Amino acid sequence: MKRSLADKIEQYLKVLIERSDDKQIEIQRSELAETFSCVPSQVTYVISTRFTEAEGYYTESRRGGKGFVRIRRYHLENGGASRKELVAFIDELLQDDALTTSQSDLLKHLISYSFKDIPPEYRRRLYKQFRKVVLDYVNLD
Amino acid sequence: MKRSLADKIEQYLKVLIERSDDKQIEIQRSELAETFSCVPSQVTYVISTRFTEAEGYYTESRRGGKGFVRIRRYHLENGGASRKELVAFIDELLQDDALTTSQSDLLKHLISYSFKDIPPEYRRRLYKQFRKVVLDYVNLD
DNA sequence: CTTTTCTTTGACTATTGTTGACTATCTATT
DNA sequence: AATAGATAGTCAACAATAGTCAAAGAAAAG
Repeated sequence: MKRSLADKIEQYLKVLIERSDDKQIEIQRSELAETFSCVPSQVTYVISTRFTEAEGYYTESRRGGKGFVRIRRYHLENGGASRKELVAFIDELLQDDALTTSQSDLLKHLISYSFKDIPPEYRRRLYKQFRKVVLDYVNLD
Repeated sequence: MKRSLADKIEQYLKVLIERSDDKQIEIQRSELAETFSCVPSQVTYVISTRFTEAEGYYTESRRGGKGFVRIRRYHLENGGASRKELVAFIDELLQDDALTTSQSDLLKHLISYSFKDIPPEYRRRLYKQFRKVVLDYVNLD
């Protein structure tokens, strides 16, 4: 299998991301270009073609002295993440006395009104994440 | 993560502010410049780019003998677009007995861990929205 | 072989950070 | 009140990054 330079850079970055604690890395564009003996814009090319949101990554950057490019991987989840399910889950926790009424009320309020102007795919992710974080919270003791 | 001098000064000041009783500090520009071995105008640069009103800070200063720069953190009416500010806001509500400890703990947990995988522009929106929704919730009675 | 798509490169642009010379304002002293 | 000294602010030049875009080259598809 013949791999292009772009492929190699992509691989390199993905390994770094997977090995990181928080699935996130920060690189310096010109430094990476140096490592692969290519022009800096090649790095930009790789990042913009292979680390797109559709592929489960998002990036941030800063120019100027000590500038950087940060790449973060998130998990694309397709499992049932809806408001309804999340509310039902919270009710379960309430039944189990894992949450108080005042907590579950607040939670439901948040769930119902906080995600209004967030695009659906992110909203699903938030429902999912909320579930995970709440569960994590009640298991803290 | 490599941090620029400006980043370090910003961090330093923010720690001082958060540790202060009244979320407010007074510094001497040239003294701080001395601490970081840089020119005084670097301090001005940091303050004007990272302690803006948009970011939730007010600054005042006085020239001449015993001059100073005062930086004060406040809470944005429709801002609060950062985790830190939102957590501070929750703490305020706790102080005012608008929220119970169990509620604020849960909230802070949610705020800290739920938005990790959301792109920054939506994350900011979520922080703002969260603030609004929590405020709305405590005003329900 | 031709066309299309992907890769590589480099010139130019945009943004952020650092420095220093010059200016403005305040306090203390005369 | 005038003046000197001590601060802080402004601004423009320069440095250090990253981004854009289009052209040229390479690889894949037809």
